[in-house]
Amino acid sequence: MPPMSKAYNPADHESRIWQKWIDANAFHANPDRVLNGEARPYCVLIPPPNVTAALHLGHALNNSIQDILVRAHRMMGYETLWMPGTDHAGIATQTMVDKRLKDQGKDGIAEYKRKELDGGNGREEFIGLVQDFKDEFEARITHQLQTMGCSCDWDRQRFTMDDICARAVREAFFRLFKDGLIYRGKRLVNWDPVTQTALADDEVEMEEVDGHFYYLRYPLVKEIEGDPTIPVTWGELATRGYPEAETHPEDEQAWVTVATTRPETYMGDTAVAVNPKDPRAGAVRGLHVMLPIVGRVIPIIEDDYVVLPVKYGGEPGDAKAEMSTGFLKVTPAHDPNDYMIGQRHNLDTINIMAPDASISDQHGWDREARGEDGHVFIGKSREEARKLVIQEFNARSVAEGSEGSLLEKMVPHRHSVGHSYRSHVPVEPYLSDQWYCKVTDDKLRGNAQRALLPEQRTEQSIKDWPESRPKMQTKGSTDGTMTFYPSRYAKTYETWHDNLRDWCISRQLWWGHRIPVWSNSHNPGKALDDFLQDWEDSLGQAWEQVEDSGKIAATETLPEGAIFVCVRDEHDTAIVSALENAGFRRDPDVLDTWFSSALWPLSTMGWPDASAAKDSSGIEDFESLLAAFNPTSVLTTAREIITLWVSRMTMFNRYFLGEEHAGKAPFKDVFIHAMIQDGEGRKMSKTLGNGVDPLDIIDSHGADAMRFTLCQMTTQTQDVRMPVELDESTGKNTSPKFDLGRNLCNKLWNASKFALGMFEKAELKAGIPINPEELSLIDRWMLSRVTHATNKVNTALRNYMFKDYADAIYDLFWRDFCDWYLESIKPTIADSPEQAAVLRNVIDAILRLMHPVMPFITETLFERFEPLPMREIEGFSIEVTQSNATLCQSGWPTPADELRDEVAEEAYERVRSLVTTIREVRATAQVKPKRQIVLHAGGELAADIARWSPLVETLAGVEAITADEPEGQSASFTFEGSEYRLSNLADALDAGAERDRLEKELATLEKSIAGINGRLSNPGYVDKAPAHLVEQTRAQLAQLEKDHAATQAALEKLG
RNA sequence: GGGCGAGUAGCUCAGUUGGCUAGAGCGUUCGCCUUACACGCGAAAUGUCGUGGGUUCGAGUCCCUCCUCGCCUACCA
Repeated sequence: MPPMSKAYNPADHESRIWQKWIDANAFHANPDRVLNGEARPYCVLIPPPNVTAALHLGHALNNSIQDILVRAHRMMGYETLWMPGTDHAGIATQTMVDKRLKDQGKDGIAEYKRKELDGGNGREEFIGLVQDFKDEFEARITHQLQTMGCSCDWDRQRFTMDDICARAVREAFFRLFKDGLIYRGKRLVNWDPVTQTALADDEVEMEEVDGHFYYLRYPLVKEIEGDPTIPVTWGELATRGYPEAETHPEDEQAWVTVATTRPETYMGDTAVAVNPKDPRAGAVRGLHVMLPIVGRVIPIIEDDYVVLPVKYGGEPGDAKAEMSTGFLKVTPAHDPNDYMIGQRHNLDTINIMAPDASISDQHGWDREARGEDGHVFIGKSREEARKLVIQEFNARSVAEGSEGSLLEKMVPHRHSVGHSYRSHVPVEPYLSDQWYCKVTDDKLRGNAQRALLPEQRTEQSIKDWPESRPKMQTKGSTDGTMTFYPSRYAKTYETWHDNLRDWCISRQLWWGHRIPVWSNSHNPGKALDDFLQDWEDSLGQAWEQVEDSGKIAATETLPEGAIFVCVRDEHDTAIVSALENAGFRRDPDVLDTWFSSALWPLSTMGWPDASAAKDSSGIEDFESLLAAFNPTSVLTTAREIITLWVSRMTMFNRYFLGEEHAGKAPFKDVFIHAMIQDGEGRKMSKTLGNGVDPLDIIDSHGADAMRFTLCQMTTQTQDVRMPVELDESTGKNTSPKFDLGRNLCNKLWNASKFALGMFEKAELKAGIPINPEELSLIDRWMLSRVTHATNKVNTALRNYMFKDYADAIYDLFWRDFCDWYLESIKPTIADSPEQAAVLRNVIDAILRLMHPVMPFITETLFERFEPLPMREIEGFSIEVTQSNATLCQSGWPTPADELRDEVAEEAYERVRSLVTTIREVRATAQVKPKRQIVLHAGGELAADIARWSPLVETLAGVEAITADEPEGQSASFTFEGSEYRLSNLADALDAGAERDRLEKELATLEKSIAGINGRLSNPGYVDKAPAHLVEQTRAQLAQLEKDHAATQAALEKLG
């Protein structure tokens, strides 16, 4: 092997080591070993990254964490599967490709939509482009993960739209459809007018927006002799008992004022509502209002949904009561609450917008509803229409000649508005037909709730969703097995389900899993029976027969008599062509991306047809995967995914794997990691330019350094901050935090180099096992520290405490091993084969403990150490789990508890304390580092020091230890309550500095003594505190007083 | 409005069930190229633990009040 470089240079090793792992097939999981009982399973599913962009630092953190868990368990002997893959990310990817085309000066998807409308295959062509885009980014993401060292089972990599995943989607859709858990509904959806698709509730982001309350006046009218437009005057209102009507001119037309933030929807109003308890309600009962400009007359209705204004009994402090007028404009087609009012009162629903949210008379707002003057708004965008409505209202008054404008006032108002998480424009509540998944059904939502560990559930939730079959009674129950880390996220999960609404799963996109439903709804002229007859004729089989065979399922829910047919098998061309021959058409929409993501634990494992998955992938053991690895061990993900993804995977896994009872949750644990923010606590984002690219960090610091730093930052809080700096030399963002990891790697490299150098002097030999009790103090101490650290590491990993893991190995390696052990053994190791054996064993254990987080450097070093003979130390041996050819397949340290040596730790603690004290004296007395000094120690210490002397001499720069009194000048220090002296510190000592040092020490001691005295003189403490604590305090006081006396004596001697 | 998290050294963060003089890394100061490492070694300085109360012999830790920041969630009258 070539000599080791002076500093660790990651780029020299990382790609070679990666290739070594791949060649060794080290990351391949063998499910049959699990099924045969040879090994316990450990499985992690990667949260599939979107193929829309390269991975960012958050991904780096998430995947580092997963790799740490996976590598540790692989070394521990678990059969370990980390399943990689990517997500097709419907809207996001389609938008990216559209944008790319436009950036190239083309028309984007619009061009392909035209082609499709003209009978061409625009849809297919566009999907081809998206496919290319996906291939590009999938390759990039894969490369990034591999560069980071992620030990995924790369042969099994999946994509949410590949054949195997597609089969799962098809089957899942079919079963839910057949079971009545997927249905078609016409209702207001969250509509993204830019991408022109429906969105699920959780794809809508609330953003604060500066808007206004607009107060609009609607003139009151009534019907006389068939003319519904006769003005109602204030005088008439006064007669009817309308409060304060008399404050207006008697003969002028009266109005009601509505408050709105969205005046542009007023053309779609179909009523004005008032609370029946409102004192004005009776006066306006039976009256109508006439919508200005469009001239349409709409009724005034009464509904107690309307909030009373404070003036008329509304709750002061309630924002709505404060702002409202008591009259509510009702626009059922453009507001969810109004839609419900509309349903209650049988109101018309007038949609005034095109799918791009421009005002249109082609989608429900016809000429009749529009009136003569409404045309001015047509074609305007939402924003333009708002301005125009306000302008028009402002320019007019209720009736010609009356005072004041139709726009009574405008009040600035900041409120949050739903925006598309993809296009970032406000979503439009839009009436349309969509497919819904009935997640509120107990079989889905209820079982998701019941999946939680009972200790993490709230009482209310257990009451609302009791365990279907309490474990005590039924063995088969799989409730209560999923645990969140940190536990507080269980609450987020529960609350999400509490407020759940049915999930809109159709998207008006091209990139995605196309909905496998054919219908005749586009052809209402043809009778249903004729459709069915044609279909039977074409297929040559009776409908009932095919349905009973499970190949199709159908619903007939709509009043129009349309029938929706779901075809189970994508390859069932006979059925499909029969449907199409009969005049059925396939639904043009695709499924929400999360529908396929929700199936990830199933689809990646070959569900529903593992033998088909085997055939299409060529992976022989596909059929064993599901049984071996579902449920998986842990899902590692970010906060915002709890709702979007965790819940849905849980619902689907339990539903589809259920038989008599609900199936198992897809994972035992869910770990939610912190979110990385920049130094100012902001999200990292492209627009802010504060993002850090993991590959840049790997270039500058190495993959291990990045991984260690991220691991070390991963505390149990919800955010962590990473100060971002621009590296002037490269023009790239970086962070000084990563120096921590780089420095650690370099230290590890050099300590290893040093150890290897020692092994050239001290011969390593195999031999009979060493009894640790016969080892020297420092060796026993080091073995004890390794044992201690191993326990800490195991506990930390078990509880997903990644910072604790990082700190444990850092302290073990740097503080214990480098600072003390290596320094201590320098003078003795050359002559002690036993000590050399200990060093060999200890460094081996350290490399293993560090490997999960720093795989490249530890594997590189392992290559150098592995060939060296390793003499066994009793209780310290490591069982190889797969092969010693690579560290990552080798074993994990399992030191016996007996190696925890309290006596050695205590004794060495005294050595360290003495050494530190002497170093302090040296530093304050400005002793040159190379100068060897003399320690004068008699009495009790002398005996101990005799045993420790090589340690003290080496570590404290002492050339001799003597019981004699110093002859010339000397400095004094106190140790364990006695005074000792150091001499030969310098050619001439500075007595003043010596006095200062002693006086300062005296002051510190006095302060401590005063504090402890105070505590002991408090009778409450002595009486009530535990006896051992009081005893401890007394001992401490005694020690301090001895120290004080000794220091005092030294000071007096100084004269 | 509801929920959650954070506020500890100049910066980034630890601090498990209350109990030795509140810790680490970075940064700062001083001294060192001590035969692995200057990406290093030795030493030092730096804290009213957000505010104000309470419980307790004892509070960074438990309870209450308030302030600041962040996230999630519900509100587009």
